[in-house]
Amino acid sequence: MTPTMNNFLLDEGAYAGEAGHPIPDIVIRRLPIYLRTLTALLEQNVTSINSEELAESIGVTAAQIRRDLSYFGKFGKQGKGYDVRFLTDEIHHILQLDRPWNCALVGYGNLGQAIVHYGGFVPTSFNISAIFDRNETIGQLVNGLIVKEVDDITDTVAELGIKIGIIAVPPSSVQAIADRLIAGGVTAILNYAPIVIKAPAHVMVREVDPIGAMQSMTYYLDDRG
Amino acid sequence: MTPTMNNFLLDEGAYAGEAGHPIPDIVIRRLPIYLRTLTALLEQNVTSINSEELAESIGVTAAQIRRDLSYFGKFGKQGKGYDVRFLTDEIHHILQLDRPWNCALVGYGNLGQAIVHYGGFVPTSFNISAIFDRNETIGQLVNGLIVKEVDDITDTVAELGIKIGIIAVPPSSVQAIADRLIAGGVTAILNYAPIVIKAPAHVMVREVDPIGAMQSMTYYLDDRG
DNA sequence: GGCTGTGAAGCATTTCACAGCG
DNA sequence: CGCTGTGAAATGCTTCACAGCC
Repeated sequence: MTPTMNNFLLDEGAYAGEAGHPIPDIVIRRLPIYLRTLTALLEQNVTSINSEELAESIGVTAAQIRRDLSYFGKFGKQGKGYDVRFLTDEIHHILQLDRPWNCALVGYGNLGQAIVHYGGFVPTSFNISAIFDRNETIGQLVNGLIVKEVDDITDTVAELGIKIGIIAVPPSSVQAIADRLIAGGVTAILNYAPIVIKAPAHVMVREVDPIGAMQSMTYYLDDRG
Repeated sequence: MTPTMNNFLLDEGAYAGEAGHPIPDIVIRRLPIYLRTLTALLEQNVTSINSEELAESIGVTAAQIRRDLSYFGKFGKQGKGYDVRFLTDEIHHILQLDRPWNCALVGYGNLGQAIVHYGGFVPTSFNISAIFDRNETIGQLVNGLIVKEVDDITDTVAELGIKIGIIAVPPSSVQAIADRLIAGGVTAILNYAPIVIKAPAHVMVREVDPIGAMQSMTYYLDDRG
């Protein structure tokens, strides 16, 4: 990817898969959305769906869904559409979500606590298997894990073979935390702070940026209000 | 914008400004990032910067910064670069961040609490001026605000003239909450739930989707790990 | 007959490269 | 002389439209 493989707002770059043509990152980022809708359909016992109907529930065009999927193979049947269960499994597989992933959480303040207790992580493939913080919370028992100190990040992450780091610390410490995670072998970072992390090209960073989202929405708001 | 003016992952559409050519939404979404870097530079007492240096700190190309800014006017001086303070103020103005915005928060669980207590909102133009929830928390005093019940959303939002809603409730209630916010006059929604909200075209919706971000990063991870 | 998968066209965004101003 | 602002080129993404399979 481009310069530092950073912020998803900035890097729209593609990634050259092992073989074949490069798959646009924007396509990869849509797959989780497809997955969610498909999962919801499964729960409603919908077993089959065509691209038109799927597009309608997701809010994209049918052509886009077909094109997106075509990067990865042929998952539908002409005249029929897609088998919901099958397509769900295939996307899970493409995204490597058909296996568990251990994650390290750094920062156990309000945000970190919300992340740990957020139910949305549970039905997914992600386990928080190490928590780090400064101050009082160190030593505390959370979800069967003892909160460790920030100095242990590199060693612990390396020992546990953790590849995914979640950063929920104040902006000023973010880069230092990222450096430690990367030193321990982390190659994917979810960053909750409004800071652009500098990372080597093999490390993927995605930002969660609610304030930026709000700041960009006000552009569209009518003045009076 | 396209169909329902929804999810930022889906809608890359542009918005026709009052006059002139349409400004791509992706440009609008980069402005907050520029703003942050500029603010940090100000704090370091950097008073002037050229597009090359600015690009370096942000992680984009210099041409992109110049092009992005050119949609809104001419803010630099040839041979000199940009005055940091001036450019900061201009972008604030473009995004309408030079005035306060009242926001309604719906959902006061772990996530909602993290949002309220998140320091990052404070130095920005956003005030949470109404909080809604179900259950025990109703009536509780938070930051000088009494948590109201969800049934009050439409009326309260209309009374206070609130234009921005923040949704931090479980997925199953999201659409109903959005409908009430919109009925009360909200035209910008920040949605923390992994659900695509259906909203009329004049309502802007942005998603905060950490799980989606993680699920799309695993695509790039090496298998062994 | 209906719907997928996909060339080819159409748009949108980024980057190049340089005229021209401070 | 350096750097902005911007036409024009290049690249990337989405949509059209239809051949061909089920």
